[in-house]
Amino acid sequence: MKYHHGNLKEELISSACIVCEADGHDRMSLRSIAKEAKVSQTAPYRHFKTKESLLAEVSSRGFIELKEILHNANAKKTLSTRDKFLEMGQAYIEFGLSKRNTYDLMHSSVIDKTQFPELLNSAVGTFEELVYVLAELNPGISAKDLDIKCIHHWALVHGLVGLLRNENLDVSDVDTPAGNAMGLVRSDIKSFLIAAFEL
Amino acid sequence: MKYHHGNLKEELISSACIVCEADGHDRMSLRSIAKEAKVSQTAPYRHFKTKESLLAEVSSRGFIELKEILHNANAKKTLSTRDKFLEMGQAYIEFGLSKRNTYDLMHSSVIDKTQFPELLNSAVGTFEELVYVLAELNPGISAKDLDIKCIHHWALVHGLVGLLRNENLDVSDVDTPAGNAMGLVRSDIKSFLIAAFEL
DNA sequence: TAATCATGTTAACAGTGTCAACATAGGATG
DNA sequence: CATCCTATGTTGACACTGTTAACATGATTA
Repeated sequence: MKYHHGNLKEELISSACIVCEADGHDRMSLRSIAKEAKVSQTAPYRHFKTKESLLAEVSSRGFIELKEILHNANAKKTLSTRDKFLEMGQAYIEFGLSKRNTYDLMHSSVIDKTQFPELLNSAVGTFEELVYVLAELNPGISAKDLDIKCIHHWALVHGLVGLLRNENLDVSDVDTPAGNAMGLVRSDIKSFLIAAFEL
Repeated sequence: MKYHHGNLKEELISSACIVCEADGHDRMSLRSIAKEAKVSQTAPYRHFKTKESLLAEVSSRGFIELKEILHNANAKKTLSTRDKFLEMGQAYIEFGLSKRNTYDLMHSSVIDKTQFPELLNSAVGTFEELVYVLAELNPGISAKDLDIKCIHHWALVHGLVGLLRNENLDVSDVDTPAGNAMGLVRSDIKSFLIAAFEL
């Protein structure tokens, strides 16, 4: 029985990532993940000043993972630029839908991102991945127009994730315009993106 | 000193609306709003089965207010259909930015909307307001295409709210592509909408 | 070897949502 | 009018939360 754990910080983070995605960040307790690491309930405070700072770490890893996913989609060399872009869009949305709770945390206001520079870097880095494709897709575009185009496209996929995730409207058995439309879009995300982006 | 309050349910709801917007739904405690109503900490349980159901009420009122705002924008008879649509877009975004925490709650997953039919109705009603303008703006469009167009536009403004609200990227003193673009868009939302919607 | 310091533990605090048991007021019924 | 019922309030308690203070241990370093 060793008094010192040896790798507690890393174990707490990865454990928090799992619990966050499983239960949602608001249902995650510091005590429970400390218990899971077979460590006293206050041990995490040797590595994280607050619960928020542990969540910041989880959020940061989410952004890094998302960036990698986007990067991989953009790195499929057999595809045209247009198709790589579509691939990225779909990958983004699927991340948002599958890693639902993590995505939630990443865009949650429980973390004051200005206090966690590392997290801020991760978030900005994700955005840059989008800049690269769009620049390739729109040769000769001005920097300003490129930036605005990025916002436009990011907002669209980000917003779509929000709507699709929201179970108020995508229930297909509710016969509302909204419900129907959500079902349509979800069943064929790529077609939606092609139409929306006019590609 | 009356034992019975007389109007407790309504007072709890409106108080919750205020506290929610001021502090965020996750920082709002049932006990604190009970105290504010000068009532014991368990009194709310005579009117709401859980804290979640009180929040559902708050969320529902948010959707109703948003629907009214959109309706008012659409009812400005001196404007062209195009301008009414733009007005709605801007009104939506401004609601999302000014009623930040309420907007958060409305799209939060802490409330299982399938368990609150009234809330679901409010949310769907908001969507329908968008259907009306877009139908007017695109005469002769098929029902299916109309629905998909609605998703497209709703996703865009919803996503934009999410990005603009997120303080990781809109800080103008951070000299990143994302930060710059956010500043540009925020300073002139309508121009952004015109470009994005190709109007 | 001795001292320092990072990392662990235990005990405690105030605050949370929620439930069970009890109290009261006001309206319905005889 | 008297009585009962039910809606609405209160008190007390439970298990849980984040967080701090005080103490214990073990590895590194002088």
